[in-house]
Formats: sequence, structure tokens, C-alpha cells
Amino acid sequence: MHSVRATPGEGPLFAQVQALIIQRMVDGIWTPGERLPSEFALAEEFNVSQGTVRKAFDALVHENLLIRHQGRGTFIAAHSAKRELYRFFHLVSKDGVTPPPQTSRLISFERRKCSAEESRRLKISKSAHVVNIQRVRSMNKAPVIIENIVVPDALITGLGEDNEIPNELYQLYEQSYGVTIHKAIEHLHARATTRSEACHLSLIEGAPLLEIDRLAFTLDGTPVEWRVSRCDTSAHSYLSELF
Amino acid sequence: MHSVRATPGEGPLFAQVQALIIQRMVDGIWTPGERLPSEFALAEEFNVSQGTVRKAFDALVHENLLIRHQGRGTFIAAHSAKRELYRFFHLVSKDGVTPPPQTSRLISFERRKCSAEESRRLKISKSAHVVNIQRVRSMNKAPVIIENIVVPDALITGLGEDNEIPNELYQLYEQSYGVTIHKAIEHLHARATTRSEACHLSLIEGAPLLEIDRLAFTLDGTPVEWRVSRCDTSAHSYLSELF
DNA sequence: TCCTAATATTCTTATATAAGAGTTATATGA
DNA sequence: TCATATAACTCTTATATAAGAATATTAGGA
Repeated sequence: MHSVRATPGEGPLFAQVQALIIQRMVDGIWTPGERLPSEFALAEEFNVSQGTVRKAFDALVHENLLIRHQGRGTFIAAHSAKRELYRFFHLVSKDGVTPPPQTSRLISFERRKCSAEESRRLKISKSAHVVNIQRVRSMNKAPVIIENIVVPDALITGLGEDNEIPNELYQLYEQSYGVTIHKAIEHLHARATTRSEACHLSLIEGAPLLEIDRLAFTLDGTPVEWRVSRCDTSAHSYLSELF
Repeated sequence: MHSVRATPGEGPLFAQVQALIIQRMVDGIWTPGERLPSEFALAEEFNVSQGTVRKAFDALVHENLLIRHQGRGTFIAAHSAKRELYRFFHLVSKDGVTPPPQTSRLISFERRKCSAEESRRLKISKSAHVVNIQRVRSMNKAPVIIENIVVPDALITGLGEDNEIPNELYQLYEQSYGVTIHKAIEHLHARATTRSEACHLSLIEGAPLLEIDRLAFTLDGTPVEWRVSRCDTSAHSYLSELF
């Protein structure tokens, strides 16, 4: 009963089904929060067995792209504040309880032409414009993080200084601009606090800061956010679990 | 055809099969590198279907506990140098190519009574003895990491200063002492270089260092190694991929 | 004794069916 | 109109069988 495929491809059938589902997500046919047709319905559409669709679904769940609910259905994963923090925020307090950043204070917001480095990192044209947000995030009422965020202007057209900018930006990108962050790569370094950072974080110039240099990508592999966070780790730590 | 279980338990059959397999690993019945009975053989032994064993195997593969080879069989995962570095060593060079630490120079090696903090971290008796290794690890011929490693003496009895201590300790623990590291939890901080560290790492006292505070566990959840590494991140970074 | 072909083993992919468990929708009666 | 019971939908678990692909073993011939 091997199927005729919508897009001829190679590899096992379950991988082709997987690719087709991802393609519909990338094309915006299925959007975050939307419920998918049932396994049986898709099996019929793709002319494969229900078990084959099951295997494709399982793989996509594992990649945080789908969420399954027994009795309800299968949904395109959407960012919620809680889920965003769990996946993309690894700073924890010493006592092991992770309070989400409670507040963030905007330092600056500007739209401008990108720099050469921003062009390179975000793979945009040298003449493209970006939105540049700088903010301080506090935990337990103390400033802990100062971060610089750069996003191509074309992706979040309309976001202005007047908008309330939430702590959890990925939910905002997704809900208001249809940009869904799927994965991020972070490089961590120990750096010395600059005078400006010292001022914002109530630290002594030269004190050690943990720098998190992050590139965030959408599902099709496009880098859409470059974020550099500098964190005071005297009362917090960056948690990494290795398996 | 639901089975009678070797150890009565709750939950789905595949989870019980999984638990049984893990128990045999913890008990040392199956050891790293060993090939397991086939899916069909275990299905017969546990009186479940081959698909149920398949599902348990798949979960264990996902947890890095088993390795499958088409046509050859299923094996208890074993540490190799390469695999150990990939899982438990996230320091990468700026150019993105990860050279493994080429050399490590032993600074000190001692067997002694544990400190209160070591007792707490490693969950051992206050009167227990530990092996304490301090070493400098170099990458591209430059010292990059100074680390302090503490392991309960009872687990690696016989390891002495005279032994050649390899870069990849987990392979040594596993092959020579039957101690298999399954998972590690790391907390990262930015710290200032002490005078002693500065000397070993060719840095200026006070320069920022990335501190990796790691607790490593065996399969049954026992902490067996406390390792604190302080890394010079001027030419390297700690890589973290978030999904 | 060595090489090659055949056979056996085992994982991987794929199909099919069915019951359990959770959720949602619909119908019926008050 | 609202509440409750029933039916339908959908995921989850479990069974079964078979062919494809990769690897290992064995047998036979040179």
C-alpha cells in the first residue's frame, strides 16, 4: 500500500510524512496552536498506514514541534510563557527553584541599519534594517541580566517602543508576527563587567559576568534573533543537563 | 497475552520491560559493551510482544543507554573517548571545530577523608574517603582548564598516582572499576581567576573564568563524581543547544 | 587452507487490528 | 434551557505478521 507522495522524496515513508508535515508548518498552512487532522485522517491522505503517521508524529513530538493530548488530538506546538522559559531560559537561582524573570526594564529601542556583524550573524543583506532592543531583566527584584537583542526589522514590522515588550519575546514573535523560534544555539563565555554594565547591574566594573551569545532559528533554519545576555551569576547559575 | 512480570509493577508493559532492563544493568547482569538478547528472545522471556520490547528498547536508546546496530544486535552503551567527549564535554573552540583536550597535566593526586561539602554533594558518610585529582587540561597546546575532581575512594579503589590518568575519565571508571556515568548536571558561573589559577592557566589574577560545577551520576541515580572546572574562554566557548 | 556463496540472525520499516483511556459532541429528558 | 447520559472521536498501548537491509555465520568448492 506504499503511497504516492505529494513531493517525491527518498528515505523511509515515516520520514517523508515527517517532512511533509514540517513543510506545511513552514508554509504556514498549519500554525502554532492549531490541531492537526487525526492519525487516521492523515494516513488516508498520505496513503500510508496509521502506524507510519504515528512514527512521524512521535519524531515531531520529540523535536518539540507537536504536542499530543490523549482524547483531544495532536497540535502544532505553540510558545507559552512557561514553555518558553523552560526551553530557552536556563538561568536558575542557587536554591534550585527557577523564578522566571519578573520584570524587564527597557534601556533602549531603535530601528537602524544593521552592522556588518549583524548582517553576517543573521544572514541578512548589508543594507537591511534591524530592531535593536536593550534591556535589563531582574530576578527576585534584583537586576541580574543585561541583554542586547537584534531582530531583522522585516520580521517584526510594527513592533515599536510604544508596545509593551514582554519578558517572553518568543511568544510575542509567534503570536503577533508569525515568527516561531524552534531552536537556539548558545555560546557561553566569562567576561569582565564594563562600566556601563556595572551601572545597570549594580556591580563593580571588572566583576565577572556570564555572557550568553545566542542565535535563535525558525523551523526552516533561518537565524532570526541574535541575543547577547550578560548575567550576574553571584546568586544564580546557568543550568545544563548532560545525557 | 499480557505477561507475568519478574517484578510486579504498575504502568504500561513497555515501561515495565524498560525497568527490568535497567535493573539488569544496575545489577551488573548486563555490562557496557555487551550484546543483549534479540527483541524476539526478550519478548519470549518477558511474555510480551516483540513490538512492546521494541518500544522499551527505543526509549533506552533515546536515553543513551542502548545502542542498536541493524543486522548485529542491541548493545549496552559503553563509553568511548569520542562518545564521552561528545556527551560530556561542551567546550568548543572559536572556529567551531572541537578539538578534544590533547593533554592533561596532573597537579595533585590524593586520597583523604572527605570534607563536609563533599560528603553532602556525593551523598557519602562524613568519614568516607575520596580520591581528589587536580589537573590542567590543554587545548591546542595552551592550558585552558584547571579542574578539581572528587570521587569516593570506595568506587575506584586501586587508582593511584602512578596510573596514567587519561583525559577521558569516564571510560576509565567504566572499564577499570565498573562505574558507568549516565548523566551529569552542570551549573555554570562566571568567576574571577585566583592567583593559583592564574599561574596554571597563564592568566592575570582577577581575569574572568567560566566555572563549571558538575555532579555526575550513575544509572541508579548515585552521585559519583563532583568536578569543578574553571575554563579560560578567551579562545573557547561553552556550547549549549536549546530545543 | 582460503575464498565465495548461501543461510541465518537481527534490526528497521511497514502494514493491520483491537482494546483502553481521555476528551468532545450530541441527544434526550426534566 | 440546562443537566445528564450516550456516542463519537482521538491518542495510547498492545498484539501480530512480513519484507527490506545489514551483518554474521556456515558450508562447500577450489
